[in-house]
Amino acid sequence: MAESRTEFVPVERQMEILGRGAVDLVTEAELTKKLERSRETGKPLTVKVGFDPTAPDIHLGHTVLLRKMRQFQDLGHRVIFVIGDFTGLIGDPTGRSKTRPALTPEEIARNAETYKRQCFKVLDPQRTEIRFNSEWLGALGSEGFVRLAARYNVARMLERKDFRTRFQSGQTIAIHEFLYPLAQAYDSVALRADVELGGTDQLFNLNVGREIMPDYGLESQIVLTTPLLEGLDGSEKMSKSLGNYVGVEEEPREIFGKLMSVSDDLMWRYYLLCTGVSTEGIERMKALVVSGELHPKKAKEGLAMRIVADFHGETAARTALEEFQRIFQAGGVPDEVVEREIPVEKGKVALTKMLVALGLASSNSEAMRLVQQGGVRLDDAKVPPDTREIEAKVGTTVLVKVGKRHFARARFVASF
RNA sequence: GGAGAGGUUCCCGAGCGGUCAAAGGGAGCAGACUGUAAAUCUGCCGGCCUUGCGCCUUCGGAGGUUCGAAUCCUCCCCUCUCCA
Repeated sequence: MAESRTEFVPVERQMEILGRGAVDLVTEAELTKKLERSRETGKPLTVKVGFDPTAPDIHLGHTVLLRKMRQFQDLGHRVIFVIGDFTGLIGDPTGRSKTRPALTPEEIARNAETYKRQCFKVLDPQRTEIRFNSEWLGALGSEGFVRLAARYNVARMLERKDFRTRFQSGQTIAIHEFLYPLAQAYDSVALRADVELGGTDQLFNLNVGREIMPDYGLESQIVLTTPLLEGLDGSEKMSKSLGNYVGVEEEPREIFGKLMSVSDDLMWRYYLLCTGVSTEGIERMKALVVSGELHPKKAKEGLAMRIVADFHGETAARTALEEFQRIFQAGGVPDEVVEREIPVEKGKVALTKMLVALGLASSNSEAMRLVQQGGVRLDDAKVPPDTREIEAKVGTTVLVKVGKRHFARARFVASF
């Protein structure tokens, strides 16, 4: 993207790219002004984004924000990736389950490494600056914190929706929870941020930064938020704890398969937020699907391919597509199947025990149910519902399939 | 400090002395169908086995009452509401 240096991309075009998919932009006029100035002076904008050091498992939901960061990078701006090691030490106060054990410096360092590895699947490593906010927040001291706290007031804090609802319903709000947005705001002061990005749930915190900066003699930062991506189920937001996520480090075939399980409706949302396909391009595809010229499944495969390619490269994406087609359209077998040894007694093997041993069922009861429901196949032959044990010859193997997508190979060995 | 409400299986949420492994929904799994791990429909959804209407473990914790308790009593822990 040689031509996309700040000096060369017209402000109007930059606004168009940066505004795509954004939820809040405070304010559009100010961003335009900053972009114009940066273009005139040749000085890139400083874009700051904060990350909590406690959850280094990056999933597709996070990449919406990372992609936005990447867009700034591609336009020649300076992106600072702030790891909230200091704010992390305070601990995220929202969860009321017990105080979180403070992370050790080693853990933070390790998490930071994981972050780097995962984020650079989207970000440009050459143009990403990584900073830890303990650097300036630690130096602030208690006096500095008091001064910082004096910049804001309780009424303003209570404007934040979750604080307000908790306050009104009589739920506890610990004092230090108020420090969280302030500390984050101070990050912007310390880094002299021009723009801060975040998920739309961060809007309040980002705006605190905006309000505090003039008190420190700085121009207010621009606040730009990205939407929260819906998870695979299409209703809840994507999160690890809900299990409806696609991790960036997952196997290509897993990512591919998970994306294929997304509903046709949700597919367009993912196209918009997780790929570089233009809004017009998406609209065109939608129209083709409606008119019957493009099969929705093809469109979904395209989506899955793009995303796998982003994280694992083109080759992996093609392999994943081929494997998916082989398994689900032709009833084939994946390239790699786990193999375990199963002891044989008197020429026989208890079917339920084998399924558990192969990791295809979590208990004998579950294995029993699977058999009864006709969900088990041995070497592609359906197992009759009342089967208890199977004949097995030591030295042979059998391919066990449960449902459409769970495979394992049993290698029969003599029981000692 | 005072007065109330509540803690149920992965989640939400019924049950309020036996017929409760516990309604309903969600998630998950399987089957059918298909265009895919979409949608829809059906079934399953604590564990164990000698698969019986069997046994064991579950309804915040510990005791108790009872032939029998998720359901009643006592104490304790935790959450929430209102008053001060």
